Parts: sequence; C-alpha cells; structure tokens
Amino acid sequence: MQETDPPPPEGRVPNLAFGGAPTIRDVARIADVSIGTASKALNAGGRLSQETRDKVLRVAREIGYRPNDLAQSLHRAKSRTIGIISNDSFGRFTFPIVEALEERLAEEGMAVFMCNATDDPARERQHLDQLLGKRIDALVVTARRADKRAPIGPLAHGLPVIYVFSQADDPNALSLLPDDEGGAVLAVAHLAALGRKRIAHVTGPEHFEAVRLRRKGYRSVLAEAGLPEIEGFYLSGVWSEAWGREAAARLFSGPQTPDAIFCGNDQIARGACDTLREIGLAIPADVAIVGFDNWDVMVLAARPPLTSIDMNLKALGREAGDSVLEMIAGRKLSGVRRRPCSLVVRASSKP
Amino acid sequence: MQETDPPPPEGRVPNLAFGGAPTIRDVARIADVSIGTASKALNAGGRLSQETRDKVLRVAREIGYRPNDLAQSLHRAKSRTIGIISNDSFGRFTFPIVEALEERLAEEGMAVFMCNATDDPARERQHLDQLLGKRIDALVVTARRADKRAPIGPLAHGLPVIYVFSQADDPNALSLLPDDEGGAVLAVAHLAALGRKRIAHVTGPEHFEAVRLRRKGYRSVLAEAGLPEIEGFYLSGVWSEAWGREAAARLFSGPQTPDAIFCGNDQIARGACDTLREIGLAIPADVAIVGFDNWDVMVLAARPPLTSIDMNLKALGREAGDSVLEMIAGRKLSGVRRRPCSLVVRASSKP
DNA sequence: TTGAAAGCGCTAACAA
DNA sequence: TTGTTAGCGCTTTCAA
Repeated sequence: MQETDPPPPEGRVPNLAFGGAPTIRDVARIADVSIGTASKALNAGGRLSQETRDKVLRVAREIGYRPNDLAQSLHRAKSRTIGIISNDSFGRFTFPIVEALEERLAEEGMAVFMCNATDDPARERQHLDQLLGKRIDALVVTARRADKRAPIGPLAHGLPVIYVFSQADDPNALSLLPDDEGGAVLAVAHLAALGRKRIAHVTGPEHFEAVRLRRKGYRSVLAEAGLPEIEGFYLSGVWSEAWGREAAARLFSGPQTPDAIFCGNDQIARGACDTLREIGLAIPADVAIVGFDNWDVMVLAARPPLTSIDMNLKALGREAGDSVLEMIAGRKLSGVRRRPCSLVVRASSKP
Repeated sequence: MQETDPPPPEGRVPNLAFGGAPTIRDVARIADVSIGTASKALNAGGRLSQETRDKVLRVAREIGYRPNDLAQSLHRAKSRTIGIISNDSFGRFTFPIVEALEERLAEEGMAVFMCNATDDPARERQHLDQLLGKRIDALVVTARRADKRAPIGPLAHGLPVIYVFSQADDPNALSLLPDDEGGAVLAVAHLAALGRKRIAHVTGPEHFEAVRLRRKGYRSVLAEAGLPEIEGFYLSGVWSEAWGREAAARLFSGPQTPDAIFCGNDQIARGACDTLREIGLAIPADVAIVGFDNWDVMVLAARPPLTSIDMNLKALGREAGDSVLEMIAGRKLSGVRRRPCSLVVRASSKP
C-alpha cells in the first residue's frame, strides 16, 4: 500500500505506524523543539513563549497531527470510551435511547462501542470480555426485555454499569426505565376526562412487567374515578395489529361495549381502529382510542391518527448519558429510576 | 471509590490504573517469572516449559487478568477497531446493516465505534476527528440517502473507507448497495408471470436514486414482456401509507384500471391495499400487489399480507464486514457493488 | 522558557 | 528455557 501512495507533501517521511499518522515526535522534529515542549504547546498548558507555541501549532496543523487517543488513554488510565451491550438488536426501542446516549457522550468527547448480543449469553460474555480489554470507563446494558435480567458479570472491579430500558436483579445497579404505570395513568385519565365511562384495556403478554404495570395504572384511574371494571374489558394477548383487531371484535360482541379503549401499544390500537371502522363505529365519537409508544409510523398512518403515550426514550438515553458521566466521575448511583411518559393527543381521542 | 471498595482477595494490591485492572506485571510478579516469560505464556508463543506456562495461565485466570488492548494496539499499530458514521440515526435501513457488520467483525475480535451524525456535516466532521484519534483501522459510512454524497474527509492517509447503503462521489471509494433495479425486475416479472397485463407503479420521490432505478427495472420488464406503459400508471409521491391510499384511489378513477400494482415501498403498498379493500376489490384476485423493503411490521399487518422485495440488508452488512477485513488486510477495493434483492411471495400476489 | 527522561501496559528481539 | 530491554505515542515531573 505504502508504495502505491503518492509521497507525503514536502518530502517528509512520516512514521509507518497507524497508516503513517504523524506523531508528536514528528511535530517536535519539524518544529525543531523537544517533545516536551511540543506537548506543552499542544495541550495549551505550562509557560511557553508565544512564538514557540505558534510554531508548534502551525506545524501540527500542516502535517495533520492528531494525538493518538490510544497512547493518551494508556497514560491517563482512562479510555474515554464506554460500551453498550444491547439485547434488542438495537431495535425500535433501543435505538432512540442509544442515539441520545451517544449524542450526550460525544459532547464530552467520549466514544461508544456498540455490541449486540441478541439475548445470547455466550455472545454477551464475549462482548463483555472484549470491552473489558478495551478498558471502557463504563458499561450500559440495554434491552427490550419482558422482565428483570440476571446481572451482567463478572466485571472489572468498580466498573460503572447502567441498565437502561432494562433491569437487573442487583440492588447495587442503576436502572433507568420509563414509568409505565404513570403512562397508563395519563392515558386513562385522559379518556376519563373526556367523559368516557366504559374504558377497556387491550394489551400484550402478561409476562412483560410493562403490561402488569400499565394495567395497574389503568385500574388505579378507574378506581379513583369511580368507574367500573367491567367483565371482559381487560384483554391480554400479543403485541400485534392482528390481536388488536381480534380483541376489538371481541369487545363489541359482548353484552357490554366500551366507549373507550386504552391499548398496550400502537399496533394493537391501530388494529382496533380498523375493526371499529369496519363495524361502522366512529372514532372518537363512539369509541375513543389511546395507544402506547407513540411510534410515528403507526400513529400517523392509523385512521384516524392515534393519541398515544410517548415514553420519551431520547430523554431516557440522555439521562443515561448524564448518569454514565456522573458515575465515571466517581459518584455511586443505584436503584431503579422511572422517568415520566407524556400524552400526545391526536384525532383518535380529540374531544 | 477505591476506599469504599472491599480489599481485593488474598491481600494483593493491584495497580490503581484502569480501575485496578491487573497488568501483565502483576501476573509475572505473582507467578514469579519475568514479564517476558509471562507474555510468552499468555500469547501461546515461543518455547517455554509446560510447567511455567501453566503456572502463568493459572495466575492470570485467578487474578482476572485481561490484556489491555490499548497497550496492545499501541504496540501493534493496529487498533482492531473500526468506526461507523451513520446519517440515518441508525434507522430502519441502517440497523440491520450495522448489526450484521458488527457481528461479522466481532467474529474477528474487532470492535465497532458507532457515531450518528444525522446529516449534520459539523457533527460528521467532529466524529471523524474523534475516530481518527482512536486510530480506527477502517471507516464505514452509512445512510439512507436520496443520492450520492460528498466523500467524507479529509481522512488519514490510507484509511480504508466503505460506503454502505450510501454512495460517494469518489471513484476510489467502495460502495455497497442493494440492486434496486434488479429488485424491481423481480417484482414486476413476478406480476407478469401471474398473467397481469396492466401493471401500475406507485412509488416515492424521484430525487431518490432508488426510485429512478426501480422505475427503470419496472419499465424494462414491461418492454420485454410486451406490456404497455399505460398513461397515468406511473405515480411518484412520498413514502407513506397516505400516499399509497391516495394513489390507489387515483388509479381506479381513471379510464383504465390496473390489475397489478408494484409499489415503491411497503407503506405505499399497504395504503393501496386499504383503498382497494374499501373500493371492494379483491386482492390478489382483482389486483395483485407487490411492495418493497419486506418490512415485517408492514407486510405482516397488511391485509392481505404483502408480497415484497427484500433488500437483504443483513447480507449487505455482512459483506461490508468482509470488505472491511479485506481492505484492512491491504487489498484495495473500489467501485459500486450492487447486491441482489429477493422476492418474498405472500397472499397479496399468490397465484 | 526549554529539554530530558520516566512511565502507562504490552510485545518482540536479543541476551543469558 | 527464561530474563532483559527497547519502544509503541503520549504526558508530566524535574532539571537545565
């Protein structure tokens, strides 16, 4: 490779290491100062004549010098790098989180190694090992999981670990999660405020903690508003449109029919809408609908567009970034933190 | 932090660097050999007595020694790390690619830095700079882009760069893309083989190269099959269900009506299905539909489930991984490579 | 104000 | 078979 490349400008012969990236030694040699002086100039520290400083900086710019973070890290015993292990294949939920987290850390000059383990413990183990080798400063574990997971490990002594959108069976760990129960409360309270009296809840599989929490929120609002929990108005199934369609059909074939449905996700909500329209019921006039996730592709394409609960995953990711930085700075954080959801009102529940 | 942690087992005092991670020096000291010997034992090289080798390995395991990749990289002048810059916010298309790429590289013990630039040149520049500092061995640029992008740069001398699902105005670069034209040919040929004679094409905005290529494929099949290009049967709009619904309505209000529609993506296809069903047309009996992307959420929820073209993005990502490895090994690769799509037949076009 | 040198953790060439 | 040492690129202390 080196042979076929054109010679570097000005006849200088850079180091061959790392694709010929110039080192501080090169800078020092060309600027005709010592390495120590060059370092001082480049790091804007210490006492140095303006002249020397300028000369060094000019040379550095000219030859395209970029300090080698590997060497810096080695010296500082900090890699300024973190690892993320995902078990969701970086899916729909993990993405916004990771994106915001990466953005937050990039602001501080930290970089992110991303690893996908897809729920395979062996791969998780292998990735973790690799990350430890890279001497990451912190580890973030994320996943779309039904329930608590086994804590990751064993890890380096004192390595900060944060579980986001995921929760570990470890009292010393920090978990960041959306407040599913609060989100459900927002949704159902909204429907109740609309004057709806017969509110049904169609949701996903109960082995998801989120399903249980949202149901809890649903029930608490009913109780508080003095609304009845009607037999057959709670339906647990799967996270699909097909289930939403089926569940809606079931609801409207019973002795009592709802005037509002709170759905466990947007796909279910959209399915429900389709069935209602086919039955000839008007949304929201006859039945108001609220979904969960605020997934643009679903809520906007549904007819009518869906009111939904937004889990504010980007905010969650950003906060995870903040926590990572705090923990790297030495603070010990632990416990489960649940962050508020928000209600986004659209036509499916417009008053 | 160090004070509050329990003392390490067996009263040993590990180094304080990198959170107290043991070094090869620790291993050597405890195993009572020289550092060189320890290194030889750990790297399974050189001549060494089995006894010494075993002793070193045992100690290493006991104290949880993991070589410091930073130091290794510094020495080897190879970071065994690559960077990915995405401009798609790691969206629906980028994800499977990145996932497969990461998986492929992880097999070779390489790690991946992920950076999201969301089409902001300043952030892209900043990320690139950071990655160069990390001395990545190669760079992958990915995006959901309408058209060719400006080549990334300036970069380190000789750094391999690969554009995936993205294309740069740089003849020396390697681009990996799905074969949009070929995918369209698959779709339309399938419809023609079903005996359909009046095939329409509803698609996205023409400033997407993919739209132009797919139209080209569509036309070539029509020409080859001796089918007419009927006035008003090509409709370019946006990538949404709403446009699919509208376009279908338009198609069926004209003087001539199609017996098949090839859609530029699955959302358009799904929208078209909805309109057809409302008009009272049977799919595929009256009108056969084929989508593009094979996006599970769409194709499975549509009624009927959609036949679609799969861009095989995971394969693309894996191949990108292979290319990265080749280029790191020194091979120069360049040019635009388009990889085949495949046809996935479902009810919307079942014979 | 500038230079010299030690050391971060590791590998590899050479010496013993 | 094992030990010693130089050096990867950088920062930092100490000396000049």
